[in-house]
Amino acid sequence: MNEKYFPVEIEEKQQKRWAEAGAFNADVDSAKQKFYCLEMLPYPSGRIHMGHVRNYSIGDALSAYKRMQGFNVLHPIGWDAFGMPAENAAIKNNSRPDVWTLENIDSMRAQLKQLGFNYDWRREIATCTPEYYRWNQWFFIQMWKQGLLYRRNATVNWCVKCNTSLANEQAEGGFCWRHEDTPVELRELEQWFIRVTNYADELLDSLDTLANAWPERVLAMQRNWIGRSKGAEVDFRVAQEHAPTNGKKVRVFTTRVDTIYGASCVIVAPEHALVEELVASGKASNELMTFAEKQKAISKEDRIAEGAAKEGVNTGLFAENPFNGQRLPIWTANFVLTGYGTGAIMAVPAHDERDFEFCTKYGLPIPRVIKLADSADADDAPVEAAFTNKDNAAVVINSGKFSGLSVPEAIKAMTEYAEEHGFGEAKTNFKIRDWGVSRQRAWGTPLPFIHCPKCGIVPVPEDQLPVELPKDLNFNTTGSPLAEAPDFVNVDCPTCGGAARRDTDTMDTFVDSSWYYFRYTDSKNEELPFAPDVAAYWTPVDQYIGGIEHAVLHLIYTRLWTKIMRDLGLITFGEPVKKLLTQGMVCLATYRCEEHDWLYPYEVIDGKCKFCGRAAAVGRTEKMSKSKKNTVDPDEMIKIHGADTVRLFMMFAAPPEKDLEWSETGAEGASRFLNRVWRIVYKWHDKLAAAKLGGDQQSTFSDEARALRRKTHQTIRRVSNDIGERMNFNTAVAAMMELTNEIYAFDNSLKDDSSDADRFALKEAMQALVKMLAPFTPHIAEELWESLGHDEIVVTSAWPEYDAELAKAEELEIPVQLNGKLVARLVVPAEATDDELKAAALANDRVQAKLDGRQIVKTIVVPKRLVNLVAK
RNA sequence: GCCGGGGUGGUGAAACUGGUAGACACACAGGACUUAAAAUCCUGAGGCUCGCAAGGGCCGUGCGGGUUCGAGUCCCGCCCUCGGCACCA
Repeated sequence: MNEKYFPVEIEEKQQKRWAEAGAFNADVDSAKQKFYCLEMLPYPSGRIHMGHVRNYSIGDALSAYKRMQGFNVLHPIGWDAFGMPAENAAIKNNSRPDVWTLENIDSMRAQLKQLGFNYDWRREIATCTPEYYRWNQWFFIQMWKQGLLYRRNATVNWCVKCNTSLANEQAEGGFCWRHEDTPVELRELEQWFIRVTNYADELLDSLDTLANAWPERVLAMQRNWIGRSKGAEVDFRVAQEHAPTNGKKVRVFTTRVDTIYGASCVIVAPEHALVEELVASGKASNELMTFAEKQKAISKEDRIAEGAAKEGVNTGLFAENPFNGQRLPIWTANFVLTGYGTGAIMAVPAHDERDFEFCTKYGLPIPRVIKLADSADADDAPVEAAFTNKDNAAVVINSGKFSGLSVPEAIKAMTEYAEEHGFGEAKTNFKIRDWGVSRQRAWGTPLPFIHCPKCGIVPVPEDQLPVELPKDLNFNTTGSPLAEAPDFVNVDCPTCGGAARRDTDTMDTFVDSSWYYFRYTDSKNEELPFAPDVAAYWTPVDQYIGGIEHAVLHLIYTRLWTKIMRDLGLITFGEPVKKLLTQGMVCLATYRCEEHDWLYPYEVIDGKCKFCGRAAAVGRTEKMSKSKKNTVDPDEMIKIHGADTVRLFMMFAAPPEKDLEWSETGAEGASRFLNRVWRIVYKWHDKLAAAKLGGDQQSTFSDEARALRRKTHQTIRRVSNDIGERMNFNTAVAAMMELTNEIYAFDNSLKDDSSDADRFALKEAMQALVKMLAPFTPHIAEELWESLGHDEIVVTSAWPEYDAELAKAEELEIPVQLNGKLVARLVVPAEATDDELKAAALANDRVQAKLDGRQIVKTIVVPKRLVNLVAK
C-alpha cells in the first residue's frame, strides 16, 4: 500500500482486476432473487458529459449495493446509436454515419470504463447494428399482421432542418424537439403509423398502478399528454332551405351535453366539410371564403396561440338543436380545430368561457341553463360571466324535462336520450394520436416492406431479415439518400416475383429505445428479439434512472411497446418499469462580462473578469450545455481528482432528484474526505491486517472502543436504509463521513500501545467503512480492502450487517420542554423508564428555576425521546 | 388559467412516523505542526442581545391564521419561484 493516495494508479489497477474476474457478469440463476437496475442508454455523441456521469453514478451505486446484498443484479449498458447527428456529420465530412457512430462509441466506452461502472459489458448493444435493428423490423412485421401498424396519408409535422417528418411528441408547441428555434411545417405525406389509440385507455388507467413508484410529475405529464376527455357526440341537422347542404348533419363533440339547451350557435372549423361544400357550390359569401382561406394558411399553433383573438364568420346556414328543435346559426371560427373531436362544436356561452367570449363579441344570445342548486338567482337572470361549475351542486334549468337534474345526472340522462333517439352517442376523445414512425432519413432502421404494383404492401419474409442499410449511400442530396439508391430500392416482389420497390422510410429512433432493455436480457439471441423465459426472469426493470426530458417521449413509447409485446405473447405484464427515478440536472453558476460573454466561476476573481478586469455579473445557475459554454469536462476532472472523487461529489452534493450545482471546491472536499480515509487506513493497515476479528470481547472494551463500535453499527444501519429504502445517497455519504470523524477521534484517544480490543474495534469500523464506500467509490474501497488483508473483491463481497444490540445507545440525551419550549437536556441511561425520566426532569435545577413554583398540570413523556411539562 | 414540484444559516443541504431545527460538507475564523507556506490534525460558529468571563435572554424553517402538550413537518388562506400543459370543446 502506498503512503499517498494516487487515484489514477489504483483506478486502472482495480478496473483491470474486475474485468479479469468478470466481477459484474450476471446470468439467469433461479435460486437467486434478481434485481434489474437500468439507466437510460446514451446517444453516442462523442463525449460523456457530467449529466451522464451523474445518471450512471446513481445507477452504479444502487446496483453495487444490491449486488452486495446478495441480489443477482443485471446492470447493462448500450448505445442509442441511430439518429440525426451521425447523418449530419456524414454530410459535412463526406464520410459514413456508421464509421462516425462506431468511433464515438469506442471513445465513450473508454470513458465509461475509466469511471469504473459495474456493467456487464458482455451484454452491450448498439441499436445501429443489423443484429439489433433486425428485431425492430421483426416487430413491425408482427404489428402489421396484427393491424397495429398501418399506412395512411396524413398531414405531418416537417422539420426543414432535420429534413424529415416528426411525431407529434417531437413537435410539441409547433417546434422541432431537436431544433427549438425551428417551427415545423405541415406537409401531406403517406406515412407509417402505430395504432397508439388502441392502447390509449390502458396507457392512462395503468398510470394509477405506478403511483408512488414513479415521480408524480411524470405521471401528471403523461396524463396530460394522453388527454382523455369523456363526453358525447350529437348531430345537428342543417335546415332544409339550404341547398346543397340541406338535411346534412353536423356532428359536434361536447363534454357538457347537459348544457345543450343553452347552445346559441354551432361553430365548425374553417376546414370543415360544410364550409368546403359551400365554397365549392358557390353559395359561400365572400367574407366566408376569405376567412376560411386565411385561417387554413395559418398553423394550428398560431391560430390558437395565447392572445390570439377569437374570430369567426356566419356561414348563413342554420342547424336544428335535436333536443328542442331550436334554429341555431352555423358559424365558422379560428379556435375550432379540425384535428380534435369532430371539428365542430356547439357554443354554450353561459357555461363555457371561450364560448362566452365569442358570443359576446358577435352579439349572440347567452341563455342560462345551469345554476347552483341553492342559488337565489332567477332562472332568466342575465349572465355576467361563464358559470362552469359541473359538480353535484350545479343543477340544470330551462331544459325541458331534464330541468332539476344535477349536472352529472343530466349528462347521463341526456346522453342516453340522444342514443335512444339516434342523434348522438357517448364518446371518449384523446389528445394522444397514433405514433407517426416514418422518417425520410437514411441513418435508421429500414422499414421491412415492399411496394408491389400488383400485390400492394408486402412484408419482407422474416427469414430475409434484416433488411440492411447500404453502406455506400450518397448523403449529398436534397431528398432521402435511401430513395436514391437503386440497388436498395429495386427488388422483386416476394409474393408474385414481379418488379417492386422497397419502402425507403426509416423508423423513428424512439422505436430503438422502446424495447432495448429487453434485448439486454438476451442480447445474442438469433431466433427472437429475446427468449421469453430469459426475459421473464429479468424483467420488468426494478429501477430505471434517467432524465425528465423523456417523460412524454421515450417513457410513453416504451410503455406502449411493452403492452404490444404482451399482446404478442412475448411477456406477461404491461408495465415495464417498477420504479422510476428522474435525476436532476447538473448545473453550473454562470457569470458574464461585457467583453467575454460567458465565464466559468473560476474565471471570476473578486467579482471581476479574470481576462479584462471588468465587473462580472452573476448569472443564474444554469444547466450545463455546450451552447451555453458552461460545461465541465468529466475527463479533466478525473485527471485532476480521480473517478472516485468525481463520483462521490455527485452523490454527496444533492439528493438524486434535485438539480446539482457543480462546484470545484465541493469536489475538492470530496477528494479531501477520500484522502482522510486513505491516511487513517494507511496508518493502521499493517497492524490491523493481523488483528483477529470475532469472539466475544465485549467485557474488555474501553468506553471509547464501545462508542466506536456503536457508531459503526449505527452507521451500517443508516447507510443501508439511506441507499436501499430511501435512495438518499447524500445522507449515506454524510453518515460515512461521521463514522470517519469518529475513527479519527478514537485514534486520537489511543495510547501508543493499543490493546487487542482497541484494534478489534478499529478494524471493525474501518472494514465496515470500506465496504460501505464500495458502491460510491469502488476503486479506493477495493485498494483499501486489499490493504486490510483481503484477497476477495470488495465490490462483490457481502454487505456488512449491523448488530442491533451494539448499535443501541447506552445513554440518551433527553430534552425537557416546559410548555413546549426547551429548558434543559438530561443525560440518562438508555433503559430509563418513563417514570424515571419524569423524576429526573423534575429534579433538574434549571427545570425548577424555570418552573418558578408554578403548578404542573400535565406531563407528556415520549419514551426515550422527550419530556414535556405543562404548567399553568 | 389548470396540473406537478419547491421556498430552512454566507453556500450545498439534514431533520425518516408531529418530538432537541441546521447533521454532513463548502466557505470562514482561531489554534497546533512548520524557518515559512501548502498539506494535515484540533477547535469555533443560525441571528440579535446582556456579560470581563463562565453563562444567560429574546428571535428564528416565505407570509397570515388554525389544530396540538409540542408544528420545518398536519389543516385553511395568501405570496414567491421552478417545471409541464394550455382556446382540446
